[in-house]
Amino acid sequence: MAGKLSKVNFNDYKPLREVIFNTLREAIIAGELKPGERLMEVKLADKMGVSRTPVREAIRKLELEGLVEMIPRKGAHVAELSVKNIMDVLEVRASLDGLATSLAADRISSEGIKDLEQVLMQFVSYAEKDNLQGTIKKDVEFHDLIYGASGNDKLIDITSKLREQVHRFRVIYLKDYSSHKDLIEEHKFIYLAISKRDRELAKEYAQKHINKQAEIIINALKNIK
Amino acid sequence: MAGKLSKVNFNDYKPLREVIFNTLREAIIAGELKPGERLMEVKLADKMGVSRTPVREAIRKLELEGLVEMIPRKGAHVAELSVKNIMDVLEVRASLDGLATSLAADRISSEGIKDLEQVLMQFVSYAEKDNLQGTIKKDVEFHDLIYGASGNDKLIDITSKLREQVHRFRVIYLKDYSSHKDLIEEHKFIYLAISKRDRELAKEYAQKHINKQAEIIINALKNIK
DNA sequence: GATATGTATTTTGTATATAATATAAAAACA
DNA sequence: TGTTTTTATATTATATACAAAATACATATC
Repeated sequence: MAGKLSKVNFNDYKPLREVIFNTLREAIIAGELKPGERLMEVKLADKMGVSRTPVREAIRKLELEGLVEMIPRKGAHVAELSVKNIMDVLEVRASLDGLATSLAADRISSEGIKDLEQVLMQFVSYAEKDNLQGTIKKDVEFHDLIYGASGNDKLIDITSKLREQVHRFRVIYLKDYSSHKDLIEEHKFIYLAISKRDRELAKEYAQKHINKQAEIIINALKNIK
Repeated sequence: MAGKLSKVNFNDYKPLREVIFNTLREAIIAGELKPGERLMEVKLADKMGVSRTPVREAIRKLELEGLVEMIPRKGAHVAELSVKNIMDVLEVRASLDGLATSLAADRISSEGIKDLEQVLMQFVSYAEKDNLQGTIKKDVEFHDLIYGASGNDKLIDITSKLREQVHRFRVIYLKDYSSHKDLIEEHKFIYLAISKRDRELAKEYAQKHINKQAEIIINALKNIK
């Protein structure tokens, strides 16, 4: 058999609505589509070279995700981002990150701890080199490992959506993803608490970590005004 | 001006997709559409006398809600309900109900407390008369008041979806919404903690309330087997 | 000039048509 | 008989078409 032809990977198939959903989602999170901006079906469909149908379906999904708001018969627009809004999200996130981290302390495997340590080290390394993209990536990985170790699928689902919204806010309003010095310390503490399997401590550190973010955002907003 | 004409309420207008979404959602929660049951677009569309389009959109929304699972190009089916699944939900709910209740203790108005007391009394009254429908209704109202008093819109949104899923599980597997005697006591304790504005106590009682439900479900499942 | 009123245009809502894929049944073959 | 291949059917995915409503703009009226 000819070795040139690689097997078609059917798992690569993504419905158009998924592709468009992700495209729009990333555009919104990256701030390319700004809060309040109208999303018109034909326009988007033309721009992306597809029909209205998959665009409509993608917009519906974005609505449920909280990134888009719809008014019947009027249309869809990118969801506004108020400070109240993001504070609400962070309030919930503090609670759920606390839960996830304490569950992780209970349930993580020893390999899991090793993985976590490694990602932490990479995170520290990037942060010290002021490699922003790398730092963000490892930050996300670090928390994903913790969520995953919680063993609670519902929790994983909800927290990842919440994080997305915080990320969007930061990108739009804070611009610089200020790699606060304390961030490294906070991650280390969380890691240590988990590796010691200290549930309560893990929860405490995780919640402080989120509350700190809320503070940073509040301060950053004060400086803007 | 003639007094005969009442103002047309434009808010009454609901797109078909909304109507169908709610219809299907209620059918799933009520257990009329059983876990694993296939949802075929033409069939549903015919049965409801509409075209496939709004049905598709409704199904997409249900997927995001976690009530339906979709496999691309194969179709949609009512989401399965595993015990692990519902335990995950309850684990998250315990945390978020704790948060909501402690926030409510902080932020509720004095009128809010009065409303809560009244609903509690109605709840107790229905429960003592073994009026199941009334009890459930007041149960939901009681918790809605607390969520509302938390002042956190994100929290309200997430908790109501979680409650829906628990409710669905109960309807399908437990049949009788066993109005456990302790339930009345638990509600009273929660109310008292809130009215005393005791944040920590409120959180504790709220979490215990949910954990109790988890226990009840586990025990009920044991008896079935 | 301000306020209606009518008309054209845009945009969403819903229905239908066509294409691609999956499933099930029938036929061919070993 | 059991297994593969073919064919038919059912079903989803996407595109298009048409209807209904919202918006914008022009025109008329006072």
